[in-house]
Amino acid sequence: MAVSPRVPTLKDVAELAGVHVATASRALSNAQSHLVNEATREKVSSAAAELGYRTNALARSLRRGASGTLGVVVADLANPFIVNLVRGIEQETRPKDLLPLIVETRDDPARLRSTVQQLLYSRVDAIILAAAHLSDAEYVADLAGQLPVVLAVRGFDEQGPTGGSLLEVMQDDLLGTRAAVEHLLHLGHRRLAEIRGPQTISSFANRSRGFQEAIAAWPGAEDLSPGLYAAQGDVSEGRRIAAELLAIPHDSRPTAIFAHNDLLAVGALEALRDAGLSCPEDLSIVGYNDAPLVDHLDPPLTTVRLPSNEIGRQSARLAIAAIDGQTGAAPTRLMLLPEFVQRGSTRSFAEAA
Amino acid sequence: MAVSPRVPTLKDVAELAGVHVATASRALSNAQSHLVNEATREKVSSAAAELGYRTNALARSLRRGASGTLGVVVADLANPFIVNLVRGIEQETRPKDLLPLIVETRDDPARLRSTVQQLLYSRVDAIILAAAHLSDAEYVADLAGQLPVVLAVRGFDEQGPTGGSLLEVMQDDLLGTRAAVEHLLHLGHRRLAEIRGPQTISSFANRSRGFQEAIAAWPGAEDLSPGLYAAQGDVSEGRRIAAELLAIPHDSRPTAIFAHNDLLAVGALEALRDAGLSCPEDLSIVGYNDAPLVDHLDPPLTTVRLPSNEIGRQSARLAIAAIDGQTGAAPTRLMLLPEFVQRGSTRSFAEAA
DNA sequence: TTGAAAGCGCTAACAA
DNA sequence: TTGTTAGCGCTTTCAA
Repeated sequence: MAVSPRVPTLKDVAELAGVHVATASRALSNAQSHLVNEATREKVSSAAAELGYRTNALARSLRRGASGTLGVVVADLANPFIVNLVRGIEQETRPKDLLPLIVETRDDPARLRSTVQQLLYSRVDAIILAAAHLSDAEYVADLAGQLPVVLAVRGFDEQGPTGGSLLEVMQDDLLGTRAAVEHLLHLGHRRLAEIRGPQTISSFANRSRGFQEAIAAWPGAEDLSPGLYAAQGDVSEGRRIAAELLAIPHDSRPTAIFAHNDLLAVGALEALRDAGLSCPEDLSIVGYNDAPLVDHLDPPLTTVRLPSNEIGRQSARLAIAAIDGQTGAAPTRLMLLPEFVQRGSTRSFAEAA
Repeated sequence: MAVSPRVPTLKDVAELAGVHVATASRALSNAQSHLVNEATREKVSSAAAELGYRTNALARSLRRGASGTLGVVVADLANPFIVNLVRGIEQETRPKDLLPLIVETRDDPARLRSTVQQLLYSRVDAIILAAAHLSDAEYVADLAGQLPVVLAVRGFDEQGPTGGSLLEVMQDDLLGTRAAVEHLLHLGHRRLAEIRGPQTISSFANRSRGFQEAIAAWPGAEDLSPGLYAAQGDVSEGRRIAAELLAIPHDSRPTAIFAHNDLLAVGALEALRDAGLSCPEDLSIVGYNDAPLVDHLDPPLTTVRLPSNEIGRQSARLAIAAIDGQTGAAPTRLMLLPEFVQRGSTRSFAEAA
């Protein structure tokens, strides 16, 4: 790196253009350049171009009292669904000159707090939180007292001290789950089980609720889920729990499994293979999320697709509206629709038997 | 959001503690708190705690002339390899109180420029660039004249006007490719082909070079690659190009394919299926990257794993060293080693025939 | 339409 | 060990 002469400031631009810094500031600002003489504005612009001037966002933010940044807290960047969410956010923030600051919690409550601190310290103008655990309700409610907070994907389900001041953009887990489970029921399956993700996360808690409700509403349907919960929503946990299920004698074993996400479903697929069984002949499996490549598995996974990009966009819109002070104008809670995706990992029970 | 009283400043803390702001500043700073009387420091700390004071990073950065942020430019957040890179970076920046600002280019040269502008405007202290195209050499060289730039994963291969001032952390594509191709050759394959990613990206250009060199060095080995290049490294392009290959009459058709990444390999798998053929019986396929779930495909994909987390860590270390002004002290170019991963998508030619 | 002046919140000489 | 002072680069009243 060559030692550069020095980064030019507005003062340099003003001097070169022969005007006061205030004038230079106005000339360069979109909102105020109309207050400036055409010719003067030209002079300033070309001076800025000549020097390679670039506004110092730090100084501008300090002076304006707004940083022009938006905190985005996600649990897991490796979750492809999250990437679409982030991109949706970015699509909305770009035209507004807002910079998303992305931090990751890895589903660790301590990291949620420390990353949020980091964002507050950076003076983000709002936060989109897609990483909440149910137990974070109080913390988040308090946070929402300090700056606008949009809860994305994961919420608190009316429980806890959420004072109604939170904005939310959710996806209907109950609906998605019902579509998946009713698909299995329509196929003739009656002995079902779910592989549950951590119940500290609203999405998984709702999927469990949706599963139970769907079973209860269907005469003759039974829930055979083991009393186990996945510690994480990953392949190895799916495998572990499915193995328990497969240990049940054939006659009373479930014929179909609803896994709370695709990785758990892939684990179930593995357990099935370990047991010398196959899908969908011996067992039907449904996942959730429609992760990349699950359509290329053997068999291609039946699953539920989330409107992740749209969740991101709507979250960003709510955040922007809140920053602009339009409290109350926008709806407080948006519920978007998931889409059931039928593929090869499910088949009718009659056929299977 | 309740209207909060006002965010407390250092002045508020100082007043409550009954000291000057400068003293409060020192007391709260790690580097200078030793200059402050134990009792005074206590007073300041508890005043800060009482008010819920949080340093304003904007003001601090402006004053210090360093933002405490590190720009991270990636091509594609959906690439799982990139997530590990980002996490590696984060592991190194966290203890240093540096905040990574992550932006995505989607492999669009215009977006590379606009996102970098965004970072410069935010006054990042350095940039880690994992999204370069070969044609960006000049632009990046110029950028490196303005602030420390670390090139990760993708470089410029000595071509172009890179004045040697750039830091680089690469992964040895030549070596990884050679391992993959020699694996195929040892299995008895002689008619090979590659499915090339966009040659404007150094990784793919090097994989192609590695492929050609490995073939050339092996007596009797032939390259049957079609004169086609994938426009993107995705499944549909892999499928398209593999279909061309499979249109060749059986006797002269390649018996093994080296795909420049896993998605291209998955596309080849699809094309094979489309043609009513199977892998590895009719064709061996190797990918690159070891993406999630490729070990669960049918067949599990033989591939090459990148040390992505380590690339991230090393990149961050170089960036931090450069920020701290340790130019020249650290090596300028690090080359890390990939790891060949043998799975089920490759088998010996004899067996196959 | 432009300039003067103040100040966002903080830190770092320098002085006491 | 603490206070004084100045100023990082910018925007925004207020006056002219």
